[in-house]
Amino acid sequence: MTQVTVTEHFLKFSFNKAKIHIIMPDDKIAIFKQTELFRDLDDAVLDVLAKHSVVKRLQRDEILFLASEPAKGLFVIASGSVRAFRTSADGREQVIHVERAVTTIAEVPVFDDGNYPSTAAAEEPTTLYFLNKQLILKTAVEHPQLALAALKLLASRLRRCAELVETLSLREVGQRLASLLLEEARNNGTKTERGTEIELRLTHNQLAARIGTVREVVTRALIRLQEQGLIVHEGKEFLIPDIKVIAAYAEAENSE
Amino acid sequence: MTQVTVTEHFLKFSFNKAKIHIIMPDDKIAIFKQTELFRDLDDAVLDVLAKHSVVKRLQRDEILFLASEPAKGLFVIASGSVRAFRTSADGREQVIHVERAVTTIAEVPVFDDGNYPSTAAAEEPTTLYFLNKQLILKTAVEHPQLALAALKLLASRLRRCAELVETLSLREVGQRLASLLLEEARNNGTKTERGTEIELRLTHNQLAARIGTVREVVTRALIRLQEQGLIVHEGKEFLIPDIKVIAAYAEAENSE
DNA sequence: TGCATGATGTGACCCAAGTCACCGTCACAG
DNA sequence: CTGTGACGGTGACTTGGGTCACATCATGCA
Repeated sequence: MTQVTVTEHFLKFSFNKAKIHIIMPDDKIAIFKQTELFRDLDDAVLDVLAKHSVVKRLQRDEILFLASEPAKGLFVIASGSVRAFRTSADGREQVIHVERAVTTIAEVPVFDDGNYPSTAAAEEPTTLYFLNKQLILKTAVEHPQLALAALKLLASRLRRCAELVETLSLREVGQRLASLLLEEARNNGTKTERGTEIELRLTHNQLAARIGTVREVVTRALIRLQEQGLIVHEGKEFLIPDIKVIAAYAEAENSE
Repeated sequence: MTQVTVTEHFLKFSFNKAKIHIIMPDDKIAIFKQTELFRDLDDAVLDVLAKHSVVKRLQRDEILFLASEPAKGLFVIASGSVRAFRTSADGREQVIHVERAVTTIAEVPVFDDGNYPSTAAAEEPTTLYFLNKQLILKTAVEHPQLALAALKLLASRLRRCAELVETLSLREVGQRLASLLLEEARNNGTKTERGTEIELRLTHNQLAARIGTVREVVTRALIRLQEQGLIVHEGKEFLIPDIKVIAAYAEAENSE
């Protein structure tokens, strides 16, 4: 779907060209300008980045990189979305964060010069641009806007990660699920007179990987939330009658 | 103990002065130079930072700042140590990270301009220097070394936080405890012919707060590790016969 | 049309870990 | 030398949530 948008762009810029598989730098610049990391840079600088970037396309669930694999740079997510996660020895996944187009992923190894800290895979068909880490570092030194943007980005990632630690350690499954729905409602919810509506395009398995549990437990937790009147859901459609109530539940000491 | 060192410094620099309560900027510069964040800056720049910094002393368990309290800047830990943690409604703590002198804490709100992401408290008598965030930002723009050092620091913090998420979500208590001991052994262990020895100056309650459980469970987990021959401990003294074995245990799928 | 395949729902079972209650030890202050 | 509080150890009990085994129901594709 987002894929379609890219195709449109692509056509717009290239239907007169002989080699129609090349994505034009101008197009990339437009994409880069939408990222938190690069938006403050001049077009000239973006042009350099664009020229050095390499396209990569992934199908759903295709792996972008593996945890502890040597990292050569970061990726701009032009369309689609990517989840970063860790896997236990018995195959269970814990999602660390999910990034949706347009943004960047794998900034960490660029700056601390280590391996990839987690595994990343496409959640849907996804287009990415790879950028070499030396180039990013060089640009950051020459253009403090980039360094500051990166600092801000890493800081907010760290803040969210600390929140994840808190909910995993200190809250029960029902509350963690409520937190996720709440966040979704705040970001992508549409308000109606009946409450806030959201469409969760996630399977119970995906939900489980995000809140640190397994499928069956998610199913039951959803039923419990429904019974307690915190949510109403049929299929992927969720209605949250009162955001305040579910927020209180997510924070509460005792989840009755 | 570390406190004593500071007193020595203090005396060395000030016994000829009239106002003996003032910590000399030179002394601060020497401290700042030991932090990952500031070590690459020139003395002239450090001098400006030192002159604008404010001393703060804390007793054990005294609170430095509270989660979600407005943040005005970061702290240099000159001596002692500080734990950053989150608290659940029923009072349980989950430690996010612990920082020992000499380093910095609370960088996150400097760069993303938010509130403090977690509560921080002294683990022992601690001396800190407060630095205003505008000053840090200004310095970071003017001196890319600082921005790069901050990026590196945040990146490595994020990496460790992701690891914490993984162990909390994917590993059992025994493994989490083993991970902690392992890390301690790698950092502060002394190798002998019997294995690696460490001295853990933590109560079971503190251990529990770090690995996301409660005191009694820690006691029992330690006993189990002992029974399985992974560790030998009397009191605060731990002997790890074979680091490789405990590392394997910490990663394993099934903890038999 | 029919057969995989993946998602969801559900009952039965089990266990790691949290809770509660209580004890002994030790250090330190009064 | 005694009271008080922190710390560690332990048994008994409860429970959240993970595991297993099936059943149902779409969807899609052969």
